[in-house]
Amino acid sequence: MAAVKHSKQRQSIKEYLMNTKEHPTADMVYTQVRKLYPNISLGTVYRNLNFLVDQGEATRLTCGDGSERYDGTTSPHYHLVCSGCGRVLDLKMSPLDHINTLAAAGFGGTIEGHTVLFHGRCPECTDSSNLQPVS
Amino acid sequence: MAAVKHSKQRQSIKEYLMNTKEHPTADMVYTQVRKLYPNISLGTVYRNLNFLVDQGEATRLTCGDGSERYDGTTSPHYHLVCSGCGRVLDLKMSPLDHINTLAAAGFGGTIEGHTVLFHGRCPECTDSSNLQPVS
DNA sequence: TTAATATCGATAACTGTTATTATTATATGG
DNA sequence: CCATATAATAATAACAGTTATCGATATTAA
Repeated sequence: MAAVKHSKQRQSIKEYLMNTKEHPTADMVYTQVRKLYPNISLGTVYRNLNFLVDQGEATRLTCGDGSERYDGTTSPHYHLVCSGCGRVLDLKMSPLDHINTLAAAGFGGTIEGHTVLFHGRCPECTDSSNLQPVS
Repeated sequence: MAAVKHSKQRQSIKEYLMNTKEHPTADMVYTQVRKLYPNISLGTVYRNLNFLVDQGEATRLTCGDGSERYDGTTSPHYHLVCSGCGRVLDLKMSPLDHINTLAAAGFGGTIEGHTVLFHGRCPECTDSSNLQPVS
C-alpha cells in the first residue's frame, strides 16, 4: 500500500513548480527550494520530482539540452525552446489531436500520444537578437 | 579552416547509419562497427557521430530514454517510440509544416522548426501484446 | 619520402541521475 | 500525550552517458 506521508520539502517543491513558468531543471528547483530549506538534498529534489510525475501532479519535459525539465502544469500544451536564451516557454495553441490520426494512417501499430517541441526564438530574443543565455 | 581527413572508422560509422533503420544509440553503433574495426574506441564513435550531425549527414534524436539516437536519414520525417519493445520506428507521414504557423499565431517570437515524437506500439507489439524489449 | 596535422585509441574527467544508508519527521493507535 | 511503525530525509556513493585529454597513428599534400 505504501502510505504516503507529508513532507515540507515535497510541498515546497510542488508549490514552486505550480507557481513558476520557468520549466526548471532539477538543479534549478534545488537552487530555489534551498532558499526555504537550506539543508535540502539534491537527491530529495530528484526523488520528489519523480514522485510528482508518477502521481500525475507534474510533467517531465525532455528538451534535448542535457537535463530534464519539470512542469507543474499538467494539462496538455506545447513548448518552445529558445535558441537565443535557452529558456522553455509555453505556447498558446490547442492540442493537435488530429496528428495522431495522420500518424496512424498506414501504420500497423497503435498511436497512444505525441510530444511536440518547437524551436525558435522567444519574443525578447527575436527583438534584441540576443545570443546569450539568461542569467 | 580545419581540413577534413578521411578515416575508415568514420566511413564505417556513416555507412552503418545510412543502411540501418534501427535509429541506434552511440553504444549500438559501437557494437556494430567493432565487428569491422575491433580496436575502435567508443570516443571515436561519439566524435564521429557528432561530426556527422554537425555536417548535416546525420540527425540526432532525443527520445527521452536516457541516450541519444542517430539517424542517417536527414530528410524530415517523424518517429514513434514503441512502449512495448523500446524501438524507434519511422512513420510514413508528410511534414506537418502548418503546425509552425499555428504555433506562431499570437506568439511574439519566431518559430524556426519543430520536432514531433509519437508514442504507442509498433505493429509487432500491437499484435502480440509483447511487453519485453527486443534482444 | 617527408612534413604537417587530422584522427585515432585509451583513458580520465565531467554531468545528470539514481541507489544506499543511517537518521529524522510524520502519522496512527492506545 | 506518548509510543510505535515507517515514510522521507540528508549525505554520499555509485552509475550511465558523454566529452576532454594526450601520446601514437594514419592521411594528405608538397
